[in-house]
Amino acid sequence: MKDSTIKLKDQLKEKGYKLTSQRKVVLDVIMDHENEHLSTEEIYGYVKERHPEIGLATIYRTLLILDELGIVSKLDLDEEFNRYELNKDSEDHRHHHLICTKCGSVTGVEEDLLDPLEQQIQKKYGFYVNNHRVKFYGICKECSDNKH
Amino acid sequence: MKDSTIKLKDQLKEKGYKLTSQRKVVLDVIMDHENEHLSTEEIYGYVKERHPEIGLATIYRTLLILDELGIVSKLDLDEEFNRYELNKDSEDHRHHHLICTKCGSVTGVEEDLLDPLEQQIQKKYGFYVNNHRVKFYGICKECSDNKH
DNA sequence: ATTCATGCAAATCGTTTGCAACCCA
DNA sequence: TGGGTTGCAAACGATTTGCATGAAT
Repeated sequence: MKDSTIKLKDQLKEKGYKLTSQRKVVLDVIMDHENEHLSTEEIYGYVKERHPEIGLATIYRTLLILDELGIVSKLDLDEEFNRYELNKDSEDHRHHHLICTKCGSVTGVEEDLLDPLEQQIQKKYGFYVNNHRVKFYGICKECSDNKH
Repeated sequence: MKDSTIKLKDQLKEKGYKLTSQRKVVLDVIMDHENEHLSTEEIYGYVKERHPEIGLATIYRTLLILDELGIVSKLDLDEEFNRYELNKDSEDHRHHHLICTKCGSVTGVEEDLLDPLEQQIQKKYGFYVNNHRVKFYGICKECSDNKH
């Protein structure tokens, strides 16, 4: 059993969940497509290649659990459906997305310079920030290079 | 005809749209509930008080146009439906939202300290940022005051 | 008069849920 | 064995769309 599966099994057990072959495959697919921000439907497609009998509902249920366990995060990229990304242990809440309004590409970014802003918000509004979600809209490098 | 309606009429005409009583009422309702982040369904409710025959589809169609005209912005506050807020002329970069994870309140915030971050992103990734959307999650003042 | 907008109901579409059969622990 | 899990289909809920009627320019 691969490391990631063992870890998954432990995390599932903590919450009283079981390790099933479907859950294994879903996580494997997401890991094999890191940084791709797969949608539920896309995950379903890839999982079906390795486990053809799986139902869409199982994908939804599994993603809900993986999110609950903190293994993946649901992204909300202004589409009519959701996408998911693998959480890296190293990142806390310092991960933003660059969304190109021309080609639609989505890139993850590690910078985090929000601390001063959060301190200011806390001082001025008495609002204690413990997480944030930031999307930048603009034109990506490829699109501005290709515009001739 | 009130100022806001005249302005609406002009903006509609520019795009070949007509000024209808329904569109007037929708905008009036949103203006009367500034800072409340009304959902489509809530807007429907308020509009119906003043214009009982209106259909939900008209609300959806009107909000689409008001958004296109830049009069309102669709918000995405992690709910299964959308909310809208009135755009203030003074702000171009949209403001940020503080979302309390305890009571669910949503507050608009005007600070904008993202310029240095955006410059860094531009330099490092060649991505030209022209807008952003930021949500801060945490505990609002009321909730932390009331926790005893 | 022309063109666009409305109201209604039906249609979409992503997601959820009920349930009998099934499988992991 | 027993309780969580699955696949399937039906149910949901927000939003969209087709169409005949109605209103604005």
